[in-house]
Amino acid sequence: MHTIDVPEFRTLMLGWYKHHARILPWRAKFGEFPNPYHEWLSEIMLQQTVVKAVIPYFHRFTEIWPGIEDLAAAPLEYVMKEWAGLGYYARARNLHKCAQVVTAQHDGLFPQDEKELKTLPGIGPYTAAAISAIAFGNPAVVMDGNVERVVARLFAHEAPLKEKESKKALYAYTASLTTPQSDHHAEFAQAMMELGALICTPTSPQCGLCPVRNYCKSAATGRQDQIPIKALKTPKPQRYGAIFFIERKKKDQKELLLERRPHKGLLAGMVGFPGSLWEVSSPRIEDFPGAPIPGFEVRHTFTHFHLSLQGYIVPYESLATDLAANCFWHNISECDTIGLPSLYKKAFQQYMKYRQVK
DNA sequence: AATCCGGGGCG
DNA sequence: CGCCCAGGATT
Repeated sequence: MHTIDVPEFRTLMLGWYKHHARILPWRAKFGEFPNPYHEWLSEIMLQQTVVKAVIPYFHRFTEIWPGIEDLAAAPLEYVMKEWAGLGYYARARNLHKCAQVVTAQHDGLFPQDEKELKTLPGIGPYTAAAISAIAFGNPAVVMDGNVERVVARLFAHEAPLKEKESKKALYAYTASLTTPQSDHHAEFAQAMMELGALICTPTSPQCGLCPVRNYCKSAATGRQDQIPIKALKTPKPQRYGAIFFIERKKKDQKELLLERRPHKGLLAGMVGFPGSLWEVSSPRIEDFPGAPIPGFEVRHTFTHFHLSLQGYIVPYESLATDLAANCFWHNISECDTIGLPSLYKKAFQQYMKYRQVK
């Protein structure tokens, strides 16, 4: 490990952070105490998710559920509905579960200890350290994707980030900067992440604006664009399927059939439209009861595959099968507010458009 | 250690 | 469009 004047490094980072930190709804203003509930909620929402996407959700959640006890008392379906569109829906289940555990077993107060935090649902190594440092000012070693990149460049760590050895090395580097005897641990942890988000970006880092450029081994040799080394990505397979818009007249209104998805797997527990399985080749039209006419194509990309769905409009009268138990009718004008994940929201919009034209 | 989980912004 | 990004749970 090479030599960094840690007190000097921290002073530079804290000075930069004080002037350049973004004002965010969950961030404590200067001189104010952080709200652990807000801090936790934002950290869960920010997992694998960009700040801009989180802001409206954070406002909505804190408006509906001002305290953790309120969230704990809410029905899970309501939480899932409000989470719809944010993705990684297991986070919403864990969020709700965590709120219940903290309310019931910790008197509504988050534990300050990293190890204890890590036992809570949805809280892993990163989030435990972040809450301990940011909400409670502890010298926890906070390492997210941003910090990994920052220290990899600072110390010119050449090995690909995926390796376990890399994680350990980067953790040691971060720990070497997280000296317990210093102060402002909450601000320092956020400063490291903020630097990664604003200056030390994945592509085209703004080294000219970096407060600690003089400490950066990568910038010294002009290698900041080569570090960290990215692992090669596996190609995404294509999958195909069918999606059904099953219509029923209800007085002078029209209704669509929706289904609650199983509580495990993709889009677990979310509401969607019925359809076929998604497989490597397209399902055959004649396999469907009533042999509907295909209407339009819905494309969507998930983390690990591309999906192409054929949209079918099906009059309920022509349906030759019984409805599954997890299906229910819903007024067509209220489908956009029921809390659909993005795939189904997109599919519904295309359905509405296609229906108007037709 | 490897795999499964979404979604949106940007070039 | 394709490409890129970012943690936790599960097995």
